[in-house]
Amino acid sequence: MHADTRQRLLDIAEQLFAERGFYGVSIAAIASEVGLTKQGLLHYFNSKEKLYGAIVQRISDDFQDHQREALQASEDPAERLGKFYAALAEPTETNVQRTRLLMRELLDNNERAAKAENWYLRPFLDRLISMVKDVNKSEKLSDAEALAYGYQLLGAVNYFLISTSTLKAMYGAKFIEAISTDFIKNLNRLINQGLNSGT
Amino acid sequence: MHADTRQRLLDIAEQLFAERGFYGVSIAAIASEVGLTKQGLLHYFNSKEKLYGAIVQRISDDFQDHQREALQASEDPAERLGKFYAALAEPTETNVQRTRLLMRELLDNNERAAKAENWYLRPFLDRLISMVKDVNKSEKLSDAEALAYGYQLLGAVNYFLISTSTLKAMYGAKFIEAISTDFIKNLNRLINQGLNSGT
DNA sequence: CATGGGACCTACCACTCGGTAGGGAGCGTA
DNA sequence: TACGCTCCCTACCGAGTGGTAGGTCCCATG
Repeated sequence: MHADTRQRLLDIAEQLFAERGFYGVSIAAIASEVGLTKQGLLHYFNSKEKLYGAIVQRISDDFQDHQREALQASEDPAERLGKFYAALAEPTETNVQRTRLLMRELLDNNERAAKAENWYLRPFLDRLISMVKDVNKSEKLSDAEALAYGYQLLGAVNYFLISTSTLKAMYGAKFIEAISTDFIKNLNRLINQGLNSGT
Repeated sequence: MHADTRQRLLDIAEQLFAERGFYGVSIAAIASEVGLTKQGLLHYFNSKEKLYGAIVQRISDDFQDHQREALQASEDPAERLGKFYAALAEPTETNVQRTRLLMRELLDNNERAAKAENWYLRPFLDRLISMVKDVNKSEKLSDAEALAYGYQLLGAVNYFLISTSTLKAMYGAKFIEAISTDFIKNLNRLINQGLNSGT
């Protein structure tokens, strides 16, 4: 039982892993943040890796849920894609946090997750490919072209999301807000116009 | 003296930090890779932070050198910008490595470097802004608009660069090579056409 | 009332961490 | 010969690491 404690562990561990990375956080630190001892934590997840794995799993599940929702949100493929990226770019606290964590995961992937399966990103990207292809059916984009395009926008959005705090420290909050607006505007322009003008 | 040993320390530490992150590497591991003991390393850099700082400094110096070269490489501002991003996107081993390290630095920045100065990225981004504005002088882009645009491409390029190894494991090397080509093609199209069609 | 299991604890293990103290080998200079 | 300097070593420290062993408390079920 006590799924409540389990949830709180996941929530807090997610936050700490996102901020400091896998090696940057000790399970004792996580536990104490929740109000447990290290061994209290290990009662729920019997290793650090297991805990971390459960977090990545949860995030990837949620992401795919959102993606499925986006697929049904609109009839127009371009608008659909636009909404999808807009949702990804939304600077919610949890959204930023999760993007940070997945970015770290991508960086660490060579080592830790190479042994694991070719993971959660795969179905996400496959769906992305088909969403992009739907936008421009007349040109019959290849999978590679579609992924190249989709990944470009994905990178732009994610990179910007993890940068905002640094950029704010560098240029001030006002300036960055202006950029955020321009950023989204630009993104939509790229989707509507970039994809329909040939390769 | 023995600038040679110093260089080798920097080279190897850069590689390890890029692969595993600051907390993921011990100075003993770095030293042993070079053929020294931990204390041999500490003779050259008297703390882990100092070593790491020297690495970031070296990278940022090199990056800005390249950026200055790019500024003089061509007369046409659009072509100049295109070459600049193409150089950033080049999947050289050291280029990928350094992008990884800087990406980690960006993620960790909240904690570690917040106390430090508003660092190396600033002059880099300032120059980027002016390069973007040069491409489209007629429209007199604001700084925010220019940075939003430049950062979008920066994110796309960097994110793709750190993803290639994972993508290869997921889709196979052939497919990813095709994507790389489309990616660069797309990038140039965005620069030449995206910037000149209004905001 | 007895039993069992979930939730969580203290105590401890072997090990690694970054860093210090101090010394020795080889060198150039006086 | 004596000195100091650079380079690098062994030995060690206190703190912290992930994880195990074993126990206590409480509550639900028999």
